[in-house]
Amino acid sequence: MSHRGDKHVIASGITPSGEFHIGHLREILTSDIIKRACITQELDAEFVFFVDDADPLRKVYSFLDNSYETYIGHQLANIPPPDENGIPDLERFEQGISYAQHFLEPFKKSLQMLGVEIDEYIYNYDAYKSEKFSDVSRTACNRADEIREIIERVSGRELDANWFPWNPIDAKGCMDGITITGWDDPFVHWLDSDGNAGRSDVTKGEGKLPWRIDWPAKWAWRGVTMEPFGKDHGAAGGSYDTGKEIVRLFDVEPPYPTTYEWISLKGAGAMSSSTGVTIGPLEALRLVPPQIMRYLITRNQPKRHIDFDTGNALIELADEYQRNLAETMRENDDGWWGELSRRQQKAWKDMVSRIGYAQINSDISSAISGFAQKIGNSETTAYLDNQYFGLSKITFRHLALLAQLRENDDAVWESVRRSGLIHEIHDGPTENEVHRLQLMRNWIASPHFPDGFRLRIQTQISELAKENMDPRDVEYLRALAEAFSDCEWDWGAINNHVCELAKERGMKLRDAFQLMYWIVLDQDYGPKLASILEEMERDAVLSLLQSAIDELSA
RNA sequence: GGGCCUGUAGCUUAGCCAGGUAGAGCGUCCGGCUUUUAACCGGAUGGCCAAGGGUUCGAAUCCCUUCAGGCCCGCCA
Repeated sequence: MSHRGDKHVIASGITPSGEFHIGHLREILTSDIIKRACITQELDAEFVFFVDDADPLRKVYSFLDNSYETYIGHQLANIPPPDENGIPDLERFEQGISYAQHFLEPFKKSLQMLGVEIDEYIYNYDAYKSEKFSDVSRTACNRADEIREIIERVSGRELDANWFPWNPIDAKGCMDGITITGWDDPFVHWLDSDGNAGRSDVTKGEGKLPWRIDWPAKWAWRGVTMEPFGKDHGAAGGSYDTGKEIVRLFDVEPPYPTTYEWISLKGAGAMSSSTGVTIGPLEALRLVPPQIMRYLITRNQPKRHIDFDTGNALIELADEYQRNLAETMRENDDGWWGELSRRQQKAWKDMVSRIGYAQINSDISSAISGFAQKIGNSETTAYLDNQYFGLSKITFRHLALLAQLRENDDAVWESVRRSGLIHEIHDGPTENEVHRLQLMRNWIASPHFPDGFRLRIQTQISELAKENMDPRDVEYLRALAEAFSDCEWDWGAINNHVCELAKERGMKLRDAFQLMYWIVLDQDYGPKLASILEEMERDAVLSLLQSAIDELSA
């Protein structure tokens, strides 16, 4: 992009016709990342977000009440927001909240949480009204024949004889069913669906340009040099292809394109796409820190399809982020860098760059990506402060277990401290870690949390235990039950008995623990056994042991 | 019918634009930590780069064909 000059305008545009989802996030984050990359290259870059609230409501979506029927064809900035039942909320509308704003506001909030810095929000409806599109609109209407030729040739479809590059609104504010009857600069004359004649001044925003012209008009007006867009626009004959020719009628070069793939939702129980349930950015940010959502985008190339999965894969993604973040902090004091092959060096730099752009704070982004450039060229030691970058030794995987095991937050940190995972540099959890625990608790409480990670504490002898227990284990279990019946019910005592009694009998600890995991969790292995038992009622443990003993004695 | 994107180890993928011995992570397996086992550390396993053909001294990378998946060409953002 640097070949195209030092100043860049990166644009994104979204129609606020309904709930925003993480697919929209990809569009915005892609722009955000490009902007940051420009700045790292010392190019001047700004990010403008076009809110397409001049578009009409296309249909009554499933989340809307049928009463929205009357608003079909009306501009989104001009119709009331739905209430929680999908019914038009006239009260809020009177307070100035439109349909478009209703959906946009929460999205803006999530962008803020994600550290996306948008230099300017452009509300299309207002832009037309305030005559920002006057010149391009008149040009378009005056050169309607050329535009028609471009669209017909490039997209290969024939336009209606009455087609005209302006969608006027009728007296009721509707855009549908209007027939253009003439053009008399700057007025478009028309007949509405009831046969009423009227005219619209295209310089006053009485209507809008149709999408295929509206888009290049935005480029021309705002000087857009770069814009990522969904693969639908990017297809041959699609709106980018027509747009890049139309924009030349306005004497402007088209922006540099980047197409990105869709994000789909991987089916996980109730979250399958077939139920029509999508996950919104705010909802996702209640499960994982914002860096993880950014990392989801940065680790995948735009052209790759992403299957977003709020279960297992998200935990793995989060841990991968953490691992790589830690790797980023590596110091080049033992010459490891020089031992890497060239490919490995490049892979490492790419990885660091992806971690860099996943950061919320753009200064940290630059610091990390700058580091990626420098490594290997010079001494790079004592590079950063772990706390500052939110590094933690506690994996999400591990935190998921602790959060289930300990209802009390302090008990979680106590356990972490005992296992030495809280880093030496601080005594307690960092702010970042406290936040992560809160998110993890949200996640566990939600239907998105993967079943495979849920602890399934048994109340009676499990099938796995039945299949695998050895008759010789019964003596050990009896001894354990006896010891448990009157020992201190804490982590140390429990652990001590499990180990001591096993050693006395010459059992391998590994086998003893596995036996207990079969009985307690119906699994081959699990998290710290004593931690689980400690959280269980003593009687529950004893009764479980008894049922195992009964099974073996039978 | 026309066109675009994707297809690399069990899984997720880097590398492709500017050809030069296929890089990771997860998983799996083994070893260590002998009071642990979704933790941590070390090691290993694993790819005829979708298929076929061509160009080249040399192709995952360039060209052609085929197959598979996704998408667009319906004023629809």
